[in-house]
Parts: sequence; C-alpha cells; structure tokens
Amino acid sequence: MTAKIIPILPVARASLHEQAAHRLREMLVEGRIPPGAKLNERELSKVLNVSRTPLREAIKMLAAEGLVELLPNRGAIAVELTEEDVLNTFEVMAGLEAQSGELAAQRITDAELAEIKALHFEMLAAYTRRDLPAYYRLNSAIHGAINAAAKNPVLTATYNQVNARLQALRFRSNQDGEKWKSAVKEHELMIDALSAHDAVAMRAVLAGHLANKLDVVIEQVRAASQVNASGSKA
Amino acid sequence: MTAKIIPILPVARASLHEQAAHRLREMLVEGRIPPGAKLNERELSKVLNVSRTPLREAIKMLAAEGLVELLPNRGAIAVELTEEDVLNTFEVMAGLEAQSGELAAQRITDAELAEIKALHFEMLAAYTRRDLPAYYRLNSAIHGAINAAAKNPVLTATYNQVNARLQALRFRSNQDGEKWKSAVKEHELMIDALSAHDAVAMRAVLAGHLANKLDVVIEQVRAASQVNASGSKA
DNA sequence: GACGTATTTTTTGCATACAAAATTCATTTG
DNA sequence: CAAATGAATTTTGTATGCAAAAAATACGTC
Repeated sequence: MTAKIIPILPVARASLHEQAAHRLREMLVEGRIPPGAKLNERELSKVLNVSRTPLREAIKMLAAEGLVELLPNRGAIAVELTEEDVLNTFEVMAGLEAQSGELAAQRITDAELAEIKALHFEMLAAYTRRDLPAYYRLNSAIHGAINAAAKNPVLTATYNQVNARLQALRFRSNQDGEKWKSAVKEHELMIDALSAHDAVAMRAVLAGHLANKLDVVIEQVRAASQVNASGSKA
Repeated sequence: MTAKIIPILPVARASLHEQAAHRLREMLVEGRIPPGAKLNERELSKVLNVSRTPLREAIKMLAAEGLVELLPNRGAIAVELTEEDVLNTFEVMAGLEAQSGELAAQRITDAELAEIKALHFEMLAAYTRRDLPAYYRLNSAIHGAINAAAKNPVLTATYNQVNARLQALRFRSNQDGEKWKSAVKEHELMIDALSAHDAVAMRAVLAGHLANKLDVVIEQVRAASQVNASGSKA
C-alpha cells in the first residue's frame, strides 16, 4: 500500500507576468520609477529578466490599476497626477477610510482592538523620538489594522488600489510639528471611537483626518510642480 | 504659402488589445460569458479576430479590473461571486454611491438638477407602464447623472469598476411590486435632497436605497446558486 | 465494470520574429 | 545658423513558434 505522497513545493512559483507586475508596482509605488517617466520595454525586460511578452501583460495590469498610463503607439508612462487628480483621489480615499472606520467600529474584536492600541503606543514612542520612518510604518500598520477589522475584503482591495496611486507620489512629508501633533491627537480619537464601537464618531474622525492630510499633500504637490517647472529649464 | 494642414482622422483606431478588452468586458458584463465560464484563448482569438498576444493582454486588464480570475497555468474564468462577495461588494457600492450623492448635493448645478428631474419623470412613466427595460435604463441614467454631478472623475471610475462586477451578475430582477414601489419613492427623496442641497439627507437616502437593492439581489444569488446546484446534476 | 496508470491531445505561458509607428539623427536649403 | 526634409534607428504592437503544464483519452489491471 502506497503512502499518500505529499506533493513537495505545492507553491508553484509565480508566473513571470505576475512577478513582473509585482516588481514594477513596487518600483512605481516606491518612486524608483518617478511620475511621468517612460517605461521602456526592452530596458525593463532586461532589468526584470523577462521577455517583453509577460512584461507587457504586467504593464497592462498596472494600467488597469491606474498606476501607469498607456499612450497609443508610444508605450506607457508612470502616472503623473495633477493637483486636481490628487484632490479627487483624496476625496475618494477619505470616503473609503471613513467607511472602513465605520465598519471597523461595528465589527472590531477585542483582540484586534488591543493590537491597534499596542501599535498606537508604539507610534507614540516613534513620535516622541521624532522617528519619522518608524512613525510612518506604524501609522500605515494602524490603518491597515482598521481596514482588516472592517472585515470587507472588497473594501480593502479598493482602498489599496486607490491608495497605491497616492503612495506613488511619495510624500514622505516632513510634516511640521503642529500638523504632526494633531495627527497624533486624531489617532487617539480613533482609538476612543473604536473602543466605544461608535461608528458615527469613527467616520467623522477619519474623514477629518484625511482632510488634514490633504492639506499637507497639496502643499507638497505644489512644491514638486514648482521644482519640475524650474528644473526643466536647467 | 502652405495653409496649415489639419490632420485628418486624428483618432487612430484603438489598438487590438484595447478592442479586445472592450468587447470582452461587454461580453462579461452582459453575461454572454457567464460567471465561472472558462475563457479559451484560441477560441476567443477567433471570435475577436485577434491573435493570442493582444487577447492575453486584454485578459490581464480585465483581471486587474476584477471581472476575470486568473488561475495559474489554467487560464482565466469569468468571476463568480459568492454570496459573501456580493454582500461585500454591495457594501462598498453603497459607500461610493452615498458619497457620490453627498457630493452631488453640494455641487449640482440647476441645469443638472433639471435634467435629473426630467429623467425621473420619464422613469415614472416607465414605472406606470411597468416597462422594466426602460425603467432600468432610466434608473441607471439617473445614477450616472448623480455621479456626474459629484464632479469627481476618480470617484466615478472607482464606482464604475466596482459596479461592473455586479452588473456581470445580471440581475434583471423582476422585482415585486412592493419593492419597486419603494424604490420609486426613494428616488423621489433623492430629488428632494438634491434640490435642497442637503448632503446629509442624500447620503442617508442612497445608503438606504442600496440596502434595499441588496435584499433583492441576495435573493437572486441564492436562487441562482440553487439552479446551478441542481442543474449540474442533470 | 470501476479504478488507476500511461499516452495523446489540448491549452497555457513565454520567447522570438516581423511590421508599423515614432523618434532620432544627419543632411539640405533658405 | 535655423528650419525643414529625409533617412536611419529605435520602440512599440502583433503574430507565430515552441516548451511545459493540464486535460482528455486510451489502456491495463483487479
């Protein structure tokens, strides 16, 4: 009698177009391919070590995700958001986050709430040390945890897709002390609303939180376009 | 002196992958490719009259849009939403519509409002005649008009993308008289809220409207899965 | 006849080859 | 020398070919 053979390596490695899409997405979101930059197929296929066919399939996916813009007969470029685009995108993000918070307040478990509180304290530590990278990491972890607590994968996916476009702008804003302070304050209000399972308060806090963030970002977009405008002259 | 020549036909015909994506999307949303059906590449490339390369690019785009699911080494199938998926998707749709309505209430112009009112009367006519196809067409036109009045293209695009997945379910529900009646009533409340530029009311009406629609759809999903389960036996 | 295995066939995934378009570069002309 | 024209090059878009995986079929065994 033959023992049931357990297939080794059941995790077939991702197909090439998937790998390419993953790495390209990373490069776009991390700004290694800056907004407006052309995606040269031959060049990228060398870097990613795949042929043009799966690379092009990956590019088409990123186009559908809104990370890349397709120019007919002229290939693809990394999306370049106008100030208006940023505003509109933020508006949508605010709505998605508000809903995410609203649902999280209704559905969050005690364990999830405890974890978010822990992350919050870690974030306070980072804030106290003025450790911006750690702060951003924890901030994003908290928002991810809230999203998870909403228990709606479609909402999470939609949120992530829209958010990716904003991430590509890479505003690692050295936000000034005042804004930073109020952001921390808002996070405390979130914890309160979540603890009380107060969906209405949670929506309000998150909507306001995003609105404040928008201010910071718009400033940065303006500054960036200034740099671009003057930089293109030199 | 040569007169400036205006380039004729500046509208280059869409590339093949775009054409393929467009037609495939249509086939999926209209249910000509039913949920769960396999997308055979060779077959489709014949039907669409393109080679497999642009066809595959199109399929990848539809996968990113969530209309198609990619199975590693086994091609693509039309998405098949579970009851839970439908619920989650509806929840997101409700949020997006509510926000759309909220913004529309703030930003709608008199002309836009007048047009929506006109569409509403047309819809009432269709309702009175029990003309379901016309009713659906007008209903969708009204929601489109509200979306347009919100003046946020990112929101509209996000809405359309999520909505396409639901459209693929094709619940041309022969909704019963009671539900239909209350849907019409809700539309009247929308007009009122829009006229008063009452964003809060508008959000509430639309959120409720979607919730009611969800009831109808979930019933249909259950009925459909019943049919599938018994149908696969025969 | 049902089950499991080997073999054929089909289908997907990827790479390459070729055509068309765009871009770049050199050349000419005023 | 600037602008315009035309050729060479690059780049994108599409088709085709080939290998690997999956599915279907045929075969053998019990």
